Amino acid sequence: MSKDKNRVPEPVARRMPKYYGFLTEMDKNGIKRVSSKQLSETMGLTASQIRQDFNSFGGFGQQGYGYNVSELRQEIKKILGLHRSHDLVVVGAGNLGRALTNYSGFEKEGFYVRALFDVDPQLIGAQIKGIEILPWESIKEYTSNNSIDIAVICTPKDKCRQVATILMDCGIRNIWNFSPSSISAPPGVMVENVNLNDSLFTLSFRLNETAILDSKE
Amino acid sequence: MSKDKNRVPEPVARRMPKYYGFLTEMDKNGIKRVSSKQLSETMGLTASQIRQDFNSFGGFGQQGYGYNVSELRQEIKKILGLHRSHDLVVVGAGNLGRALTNYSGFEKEGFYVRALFDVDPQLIGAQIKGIEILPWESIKEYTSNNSIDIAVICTPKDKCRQVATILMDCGIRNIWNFSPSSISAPPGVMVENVNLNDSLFTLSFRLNETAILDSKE
DNA sequence: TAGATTGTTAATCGATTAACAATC
DNA sequence: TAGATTGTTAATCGATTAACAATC
Repeated sequence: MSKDKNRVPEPVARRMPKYYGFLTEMDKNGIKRVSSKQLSETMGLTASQIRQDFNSFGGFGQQGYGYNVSELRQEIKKILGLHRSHDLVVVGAGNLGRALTNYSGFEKEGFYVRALFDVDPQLIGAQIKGIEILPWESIKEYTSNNSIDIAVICTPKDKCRQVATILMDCGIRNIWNFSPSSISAPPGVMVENVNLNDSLFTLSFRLNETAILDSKE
Repeated sequence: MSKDKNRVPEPVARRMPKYYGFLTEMDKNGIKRVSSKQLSETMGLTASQIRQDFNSFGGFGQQGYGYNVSELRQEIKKILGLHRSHDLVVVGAGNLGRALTNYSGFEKEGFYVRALFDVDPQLIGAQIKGIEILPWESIKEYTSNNSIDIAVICTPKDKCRQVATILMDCGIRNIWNFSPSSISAPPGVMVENVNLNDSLFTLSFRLNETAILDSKE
């Protein structure tokens, strides 16, 4: 089992997808080379930080030249694990679960929703983009017959923990959690939380903070 | 205009909604008092950090006692600006825009979607939960007749920047951006980005990292 | 070669943690 | 009062930034 001290720091991990996005854009626009200085200007980071980040994975650049956009993009693509495809299941076929399944952006990077699960008998048997909604009771059977990399939790808040426990019991090691309830993950299980409530409330906090600060001046 | 140095640090701002969530839960369960030590155990933070966080807004506790759950919750609710209601518009009535509009969780905290906007003539005139989808061309007119606090961007990637510019032009100061493209905000405009691609890729990165680290041992 | 820009070490900054006096 | 726990200052830790030798 991997130790925590070997892990890349969280801030670096969060910037890697950003680099990938910008490099993909540049590559698409036919840009061949880029310096950390140039990248820093488009991305709003410091050149120093960018070089530090890249160097925690190895030297991808060349002194006096900079970085080859296409090469660097390929390296980061591999670092992010996007060189291989991933199989997903979505648990909870409500509004959000269906919206995520319908979104084509993930497929473009090799993330495929293979099935949805729900407890509502009305939904079972229906299809989203040709992907079937299966009864939640059959999750164990399904995962023992199909190799699944990531489970996406789109259930109501109160079902989240219980669902997570069952998923881990089914051998799922990676969870993308959209329920506004955090999951305590045992070692070896990775949880990425997307808490939309928290996100909206942070915006509201800043909005409110500005109003207070401004009124004080 | 408020200065940046007066702003609460980002990590603190991100933890406030978490506190609110846990305190709401405790309050609902009838818990009357809580110490920073107890909170630290349920939330997975240090007691010291919790006290520091609360104290950046003023002393809400009492020596020897701890914090009154309901009182503290009310204080944080105010800090987050949740004591007043917010009016929202959703731009882009696709899967995600409709899913967010349908989600009832935001209304519970006083965030109301007042209208959706889209360019697709097929969608215009339809309703989501009784909320009308209006033509994007009418955004300027709409915002001059209706006071809107937050705009939610749910358009495709390539439309995001252009939409953001128009929204700011309409006087919108707060943007909740779900498009996988970051928005450069001029001073005075607040942007909260929810980049689902980045989130999924970070999970994929950790998943891949674990595999690599484990294979090395 | 001269200029540019990396990779990397050292300095700085900011956030977290520890410690403890104040006080309920 | 004695025990508990805050509010707050000081110490530590980690991440960012600056600097510069290496080298393309």
